Amino acid sequence: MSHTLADEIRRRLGDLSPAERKVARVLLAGYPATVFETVATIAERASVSAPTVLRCASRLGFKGFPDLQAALRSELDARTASPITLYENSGSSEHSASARPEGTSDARLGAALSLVRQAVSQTFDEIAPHEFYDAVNLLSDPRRRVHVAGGRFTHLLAQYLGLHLTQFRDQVHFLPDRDVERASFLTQLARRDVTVVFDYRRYEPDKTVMAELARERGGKVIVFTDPWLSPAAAHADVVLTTQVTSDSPYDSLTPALALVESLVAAVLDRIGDEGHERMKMSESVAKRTGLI
Amino acid sequence: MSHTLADEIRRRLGDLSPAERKVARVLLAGYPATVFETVATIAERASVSAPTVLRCASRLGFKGFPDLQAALRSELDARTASPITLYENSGSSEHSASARPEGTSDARLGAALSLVRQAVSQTFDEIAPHEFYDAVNLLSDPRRRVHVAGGRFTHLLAQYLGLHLTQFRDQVHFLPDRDVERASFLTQLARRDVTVVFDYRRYEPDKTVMAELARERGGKVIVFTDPWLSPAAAHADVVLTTQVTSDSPYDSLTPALALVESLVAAVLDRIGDEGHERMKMSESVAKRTGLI
DNA sequence: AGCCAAATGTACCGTGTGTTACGTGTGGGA
DNA sequence: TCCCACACGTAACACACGGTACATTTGGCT
Repeated sequence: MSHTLADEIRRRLGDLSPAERKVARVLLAGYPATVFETVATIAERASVSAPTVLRCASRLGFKGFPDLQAALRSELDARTASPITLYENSGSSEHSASARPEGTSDARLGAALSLVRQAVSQTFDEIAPHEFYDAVNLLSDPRRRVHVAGGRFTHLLAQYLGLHLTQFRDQVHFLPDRDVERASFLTQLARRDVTVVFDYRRYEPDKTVMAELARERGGKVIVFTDPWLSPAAAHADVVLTTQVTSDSPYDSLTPALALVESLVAAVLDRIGDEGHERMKMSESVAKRTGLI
Repeated sequence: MSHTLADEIRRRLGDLSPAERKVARVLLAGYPATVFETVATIAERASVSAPTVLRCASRLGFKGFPDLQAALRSELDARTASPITLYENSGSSEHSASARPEGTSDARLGAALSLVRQAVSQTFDEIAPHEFYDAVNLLSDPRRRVHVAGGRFTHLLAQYLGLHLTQFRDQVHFLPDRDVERASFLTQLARRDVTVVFDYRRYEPDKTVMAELARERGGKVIVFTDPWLSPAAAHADVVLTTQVTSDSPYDSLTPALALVESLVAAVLDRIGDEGHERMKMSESVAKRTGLI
């Protein structure tokens, strides 16, 4: 691996014929944008004929020109990382040291901090305001029942969201843990309901089914997912994407939590006084039952 | 003129129809590579028809789909930057309020973002490295059983920590929900055990009791709490304080989660190869039981 | 319920694409 | 001088691409 397409072109520049070399220079000069131009355009820029561009591509070892473009595309996105492979890549370098000097944990915290800050910032920057406010509106509508569901780790986010919503609105339901209960839960999805699904890789098929089902029943669907988009996103009315980068093999849910908290805050804001009433009420109930 | 094509798409996401929005999301998810795919391919990825992709492009103000691609191309070579720097520009260091001119819709998110960033930073800055490191050591010790417990909201953090630890070490136990089980849980606390308690205001008396009990039995106690310090902190060997400021009536647990994730990462790092073994094993078990 | 408008998919078309086959030119070796 | 291999351009082609007109469905409103 290791080599980028540009490096590869530079390396094999010597094997090319003069006219082909002109093509390669044009490609490198405008890298990576030029690669996505049409063959004819590139040919014109390099002052050669179209077939020369083709020959250049094939001599570089590509099946055709689209093949070369595809190679660059897949180089541009950095996906395909399962927790295991991440672990194997990262851990190898400085592993053996057993007794860590004091500074190390400090360094770890510092590195983690900047990663988290970056991830949270990017997440919030990339949230389309419209999506966020659609979600707020849906969750603020008292006539809609709310269902929340999450996966292996993310069910905790679902519960967190649900717990907060419960504080100031009715009809918040959690996806049960056990299969039998889940079935009856899913049959109860109705029109006007809004379903919130957390689905991060590895995506869980039942989340997609759930979203699809909720949609078919005429309900609205909100999906929290990572930048690679859960398949459930296909059936969603609102998709909220959060970054997951971290310095460990596991995805970070911190940006997701931050977004959930903002969502809760916005919903509370939106519901306003009614919500306040309910908060007070639930507090007094809690006091009388001695739960506080 | 908004700055990058991605920003422009996000901004106008609201003007798009649902199916068109799916297209936009696919474009953003694989940005910038996906934009150079063919219309048909993108349509398939977004689970819509090709014309929808076309309509999406034209509604975004482009003359045709090639026009959109051309726009991205000229954006790519405008900045000599690599695709990665396209992201990093968006939200790195100084993010004071004026960075987002978008108006009311963004105001909430913008404000929330800077609050969160502030809170996370302060939290990490104020963590004493040796406390963190002590916690890592305690949780990395395979001879110690680990017990986790949390409150009304924070039990989710406890579970999150526990779930992760379970991935690469044995003997992780969760404080049960029901009272009777709790009793027996508490009686089982033994020497050498380490108990992790999350206690944020309003502090819950049983958490303090639990910490005290664990200490008496000769175990170690780690307490996560807010800056006003839970009474349980009095019986703790390690106290990890996290900020809770937010723009809603509720405390934010985002900094706490970020710290938990860092802790998990550090423990995993510390345990090293053994943990790696266990991760692989648990993956294979999960596969065989069809849980993935 | 029933209508209307927007949204979306289906079927089809023209065109520009990448590609191939072939012809022309050029340089080096007897 | 002839020859031949190689480099390159020209021309023609198949096809898949983006684009459009129209049918169908959806969803909101009265």
